[in-house]
Amino acid sequence: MSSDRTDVIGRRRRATVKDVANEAGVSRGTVSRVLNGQPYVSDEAREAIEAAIAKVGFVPNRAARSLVMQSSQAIGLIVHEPHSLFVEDPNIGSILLGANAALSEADYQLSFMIADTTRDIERLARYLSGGLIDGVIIVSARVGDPITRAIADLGLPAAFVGHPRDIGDAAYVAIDNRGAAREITRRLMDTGRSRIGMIASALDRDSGSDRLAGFVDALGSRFDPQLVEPVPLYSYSDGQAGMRALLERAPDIDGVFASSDAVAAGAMDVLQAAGRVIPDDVGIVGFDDSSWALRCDPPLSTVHQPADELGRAAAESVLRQLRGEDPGNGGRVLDCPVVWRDSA
Amino acid sequence: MSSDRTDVIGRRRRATVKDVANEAGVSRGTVSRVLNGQPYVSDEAREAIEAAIAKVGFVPNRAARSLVMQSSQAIGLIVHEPHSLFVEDPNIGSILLGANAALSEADYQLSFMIADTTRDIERLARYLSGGLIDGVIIVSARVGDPITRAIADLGLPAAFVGHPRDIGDAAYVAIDNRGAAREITRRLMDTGRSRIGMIASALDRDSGSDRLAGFVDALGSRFDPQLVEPVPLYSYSDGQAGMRALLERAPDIDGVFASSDAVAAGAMDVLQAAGRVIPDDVGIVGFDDSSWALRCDPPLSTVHQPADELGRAAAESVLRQLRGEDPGNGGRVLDCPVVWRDSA
DNA sequence: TTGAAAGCGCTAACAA
DNA sequence: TTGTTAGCGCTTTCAA
Repeated sequence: MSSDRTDVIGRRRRATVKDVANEAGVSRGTVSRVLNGQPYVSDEAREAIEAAIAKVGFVPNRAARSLVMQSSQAIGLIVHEPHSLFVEDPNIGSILLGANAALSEADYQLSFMIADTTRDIERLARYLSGGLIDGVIIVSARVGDPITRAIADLGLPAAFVGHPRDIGDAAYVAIDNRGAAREITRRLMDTGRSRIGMIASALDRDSGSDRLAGFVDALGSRFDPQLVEPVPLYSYSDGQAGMRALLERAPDIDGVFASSDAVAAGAMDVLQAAGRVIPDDVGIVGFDDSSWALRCDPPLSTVHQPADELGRAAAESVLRQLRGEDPGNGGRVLDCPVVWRDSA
Repeated sequence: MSSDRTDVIGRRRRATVKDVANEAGVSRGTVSRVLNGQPYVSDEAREAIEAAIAKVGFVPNRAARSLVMQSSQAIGLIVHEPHSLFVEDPNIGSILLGANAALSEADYQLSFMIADTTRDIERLARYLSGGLIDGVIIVSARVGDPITRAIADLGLPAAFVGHPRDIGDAAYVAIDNRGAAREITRRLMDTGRSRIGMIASALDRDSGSDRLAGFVDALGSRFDPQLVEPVPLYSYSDGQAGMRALLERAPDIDGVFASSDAVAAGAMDVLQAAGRVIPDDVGIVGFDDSSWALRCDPPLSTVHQPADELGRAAAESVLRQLRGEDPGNGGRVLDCPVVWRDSA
């Protein structure tokens, strides 16, 4: 029955509303009222309570609050991506920052979780079901992704960044990969290139297959399947490999659409090593407008992805769903302008 | 008093232990026992409960569990870094992955949080105090960082990645920036360079000032302050700027230690644009062994940072503290080998 | 304007 | 081996 707040081993126990109430000489209910900024608290009471809070160093226990409120003021951002890809992806950082900014403004905590292994996915699913997260933003989900299923089962407010085909009518924010690919390919044509190829990454993802579709759209009847080289990832080394294959198959190639800036950088290095000068002999364009683009020599023409806006918009969607202002379905497509530099 | 689990608007309420108990015809205590794998449960009871759990789709509420257990099985990884830097940092992703792997194995959830603005810091401090996080890993803290203070005040189990001078005897995992800088500088000397300069980033951080210290160590009496150019960040553009300044001040420079690979890449481009051939005219080395290093032409000699190991070791430290196996003080320094390629 | 009391979903001590 | 009960720290009726 000790009234000082130390535990068995003499460590200071954390203060609770009860301690504050005792200290201020009021009831817990009143303390709770000032904590939540509710009306009907006298000035004296409020002042006494505020002083008591400062004195005992009270910080509300969120688990307790979450339990009673059935909400946690935290939303998760899930990246489902095996190891290496996550580290290399030029967009994830910006998406994260954009989402964080929006949530921060609404006083929500962003909790970022990576699903790397199968075990991660299970633990994550349990975690999400646990009520410690009010909603989720899902980045880079694939078709058939177990995370997607888990979230649907839970009925958690969610927004996808990107648009895998099997998310039903869930909310999503995406860019128009197909349209942008079409546009940039067209400008490649307009500058007089006649043998235009593509290094096409990640055809198992919506982003990858959409970019290819846009490429095909633009070329129309001039499309030659011989000039597209599929590669697994949006990586520099896949860019090198893809370009080598293309060069061998079509030495007269004079334009290439690389499905990412990293791929373009790899392709460019191979091209230059083979003695081609860019953009004179061959024009090359990328996708992402990441730091790779400016590192290239000549700097890369590419498609700008508003990655931070994607994160922000997804966060806002979840927030609206939480407020009940949004049924949480339907998508939003963000503009992504082509930026012309010197590589084509 | 309705016994079906639907709320006022007909939405399905989440099942609780009580629902499971009713369904299985046992008490909540028994359900709790099987949930936590405790002994003294009959096979019949266990089977009935497992069936009931599956039937009603029960998932434990973690807020409730956290409340009573005073722990949440989640640990936070905090990155305190303004915007742009976070996105560009080549190590953070790997640190995150390493930490996640270690925590995942121990069935802990990693929750990653960025502190970007002052407001973020406040919200974060409140969040951490809330009992939803059992411990933290802090990445890229600076001296005098308010986050550091908040954590110390809270007495949360913590481990730092890196070693700001003011963390007292808190646990940390770091690399020997000074030793590695010394070593790589020495090899630059051994290959016969006589006018060796340094582009020194982030002197306000331990990593930056330690690298400079190592550089000075190695050069000894041959150190010439005229040949070090301080720049704010570990970035490509600061590498360019730094190199330009150095070149102007000392056109006869024949060796440069860039404090990161990105800096080295910028420096290399400036050097080559000025007609210097690498490594013949000037040798250059970097730090990080990031993707920049291989993209340079010639590929960059650099210091390999075991970033994922840093994350893993920090996570393990926090886990040990949580188990009471470790007082949570003292540091661990990881090896970071020099990797020699062709730039020096 | 305030206090008392019930209860969020769970675990753990105690009895049976 | 099991059920009962008392909380964990908070919010929120309901009365006063």
